[in-house]
Amino acid sequence: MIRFFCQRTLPYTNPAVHCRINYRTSCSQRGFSSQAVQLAQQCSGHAESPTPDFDSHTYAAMLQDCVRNGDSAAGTGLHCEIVKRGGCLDLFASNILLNMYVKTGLVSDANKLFEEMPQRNTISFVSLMQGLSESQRFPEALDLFLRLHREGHELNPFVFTTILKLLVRMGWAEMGWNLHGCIYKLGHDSDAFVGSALIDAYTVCGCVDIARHVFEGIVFKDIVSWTGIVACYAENGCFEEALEVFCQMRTMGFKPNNFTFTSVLKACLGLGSLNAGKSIHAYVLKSHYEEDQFVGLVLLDLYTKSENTTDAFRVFEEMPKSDVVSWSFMIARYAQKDRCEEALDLFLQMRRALISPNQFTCASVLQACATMKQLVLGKQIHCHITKVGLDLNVFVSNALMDVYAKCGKIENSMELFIQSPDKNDVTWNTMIVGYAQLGDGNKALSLFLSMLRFQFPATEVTYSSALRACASVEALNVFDMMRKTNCKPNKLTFVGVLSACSNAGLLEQGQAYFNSMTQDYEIELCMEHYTCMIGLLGRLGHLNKAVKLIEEMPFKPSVMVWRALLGACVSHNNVELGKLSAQRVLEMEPHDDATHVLLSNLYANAKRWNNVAFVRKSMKKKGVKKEPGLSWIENQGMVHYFTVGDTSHPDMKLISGMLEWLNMKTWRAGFVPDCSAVLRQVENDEKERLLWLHSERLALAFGLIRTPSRSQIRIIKNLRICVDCHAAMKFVSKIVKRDILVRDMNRFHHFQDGICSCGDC
DNA sequence: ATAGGGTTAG
Repeated sequence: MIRFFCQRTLPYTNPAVHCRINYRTSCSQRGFSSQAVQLAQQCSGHAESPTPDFDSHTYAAMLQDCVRNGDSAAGTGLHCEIVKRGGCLDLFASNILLNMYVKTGLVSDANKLFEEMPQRNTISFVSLMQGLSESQRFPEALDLFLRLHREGHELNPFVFTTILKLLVRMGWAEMGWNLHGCIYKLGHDSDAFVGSALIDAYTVCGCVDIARHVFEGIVFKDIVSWTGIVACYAENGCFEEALEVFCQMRTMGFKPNNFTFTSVLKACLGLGSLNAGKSIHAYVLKSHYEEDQFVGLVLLDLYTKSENTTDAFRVFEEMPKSDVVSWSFMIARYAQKDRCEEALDLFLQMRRALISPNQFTCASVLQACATMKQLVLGKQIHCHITKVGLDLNVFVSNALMDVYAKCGKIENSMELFIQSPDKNDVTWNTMIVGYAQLGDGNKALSLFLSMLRFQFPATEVTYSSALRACASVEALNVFDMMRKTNCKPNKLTFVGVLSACSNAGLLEQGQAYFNSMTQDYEIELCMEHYTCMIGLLGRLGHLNKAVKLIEEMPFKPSVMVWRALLGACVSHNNVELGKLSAQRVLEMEPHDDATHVLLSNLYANAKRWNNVAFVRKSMKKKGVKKEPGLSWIENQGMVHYFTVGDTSHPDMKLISGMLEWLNMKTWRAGFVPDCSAVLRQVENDEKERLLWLHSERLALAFGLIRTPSRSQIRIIKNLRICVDCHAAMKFVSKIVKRDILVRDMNRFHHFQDGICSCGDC
């Protein structure tokens, strides 16, 4: 055991010493600081045993051993022993002692020692600056540089490399410019270390040409300087040049290392050249750098970006499995690519490998949870991150807010939003979009307004999401506000503007915005813009104009475009055009059940029962099945599922009674059933009866019977809510004075006192 | 003699 003889840090003292043992030749060269420790222990532990005195050089050698082994305990112990014996250290030995404190991370001790030293030289300053810089104490490090200069110590290349690195770390790389002149005048720019540090500073500033100039001026270029210039090109988008320099380097006989490979692979990634990447990968394998985590990560990036999953996994398998970064990266990629199940699976594997997730991992897994509406896993991760304090990370808390919002628990999101210590634009966006998806345009809009009131800098994305969040007319107001700022409307902004016009049926304005996109804003028209316009024209019954616009499109209309037209044809009973649109959709997606159903609805509205039967038959032939409607509701930790006409629920008698009562009450309140939702050739009475058996109404009835009064009733449906059920829910919410929330395939419907948040659109 | 340079995911 190491014994501490006195307090860890001691004042610097200066008595005389004698040397008895040449410690350096006895054990220092074997490189064991334990020898130093033993010696120190021996001397102090047994007062009666002979205690040799050492000279400054011997202490220096012992301390140097501690540095080599990173042994702070031995080093500190030795310092104590030196002081106890009244030993004296010369400048050389004190510098090593100082460096011992710096290298073992005891920067405050180093600082104290530095101040107590009777003399200092450039080396003392550089050592301490390095330590302060490593431990992020930037202002102190910078002060030290000024002091060095003021006290007239030599400005050697070591000073400049250290100060340049410090500036880059502080984010003040531009200050490198000021130093460059001084460096040049002193002739230090030919030094490989100073040159590399300069190249790095210029890389950060984006000054590629000057970096190249510095590189050319380095007299003895080594692998680090070569890597520096490759990295400079790769980081600044000059990917071809990066590869070129890399080849040049090889012809000069330099062997790339893991740093070099990382940079050159980034260049391949930037070029999008899988082939170049693969040949570098082969070189990586030949040089045995495949286990390097940095190299591995860029390779993962390269292969996952080009959808090359097999190779990506091969690389992943070769990387050290203890590395949380590679796991998180893979999980993030899957989550971004909407392969959420794989993301979650990988997360579970990672947990099994006993690797604890960090903020990156949590943010990515939560993203996957949000997409999959995995509330349960989301809550588990919430517990974990609260326990380890990751909830303070803005990315994590944003992702968590999104999970709750997407799962319909917006109050939880709001709670996190309020607690969130440093909000960014994504934080606000998440809430705004969250309320918008819930159908609560007013809350979304007021949140957006308070964001402006707090003078939180709104970005294009914020304006765009606020605009898409609220109901039509307000959206156009938001757009006006945006035009008064420096934020430039983008593609997404106009998707919001146009869909607002579409929702409100504002044809003239919609058309004006549509035209101004190319004329005034130089925004390329994309499929979504056309889809909105076709929806707008179709909604107002201008079916021919919609067709004309489709013909004018500069690219092949997507399925969405034809679906929009088909929808318009269904509501305006245009059978021929509807048939054509459905055909177009089915050419691209022959097994799309929704289109078959819409087409059959179209025929049913026109009472063309033969055609209805034909569509049904062709669905059967192709094996296309309409996804059965399913609604579910949670109560006391149990989930209750209902299908249309379902009689299997144990509470069925009560549910039927409730439905009967609702039927009567809504009828008395003036509710007129819309039988168009029943596409069967039966009498109207029968149609009305069938409507009351829809899955969402069964779930509603159950909710009214079993959930606590005044609580919100939450129903989830896998398809879109039917028109008649939507109307009925509005009446019911008023009659029973309950909040009803229906999450259907598309959006939330929040029924309150006879009104739905979706504005019936 | 002792001090110095280049790479991780939203």
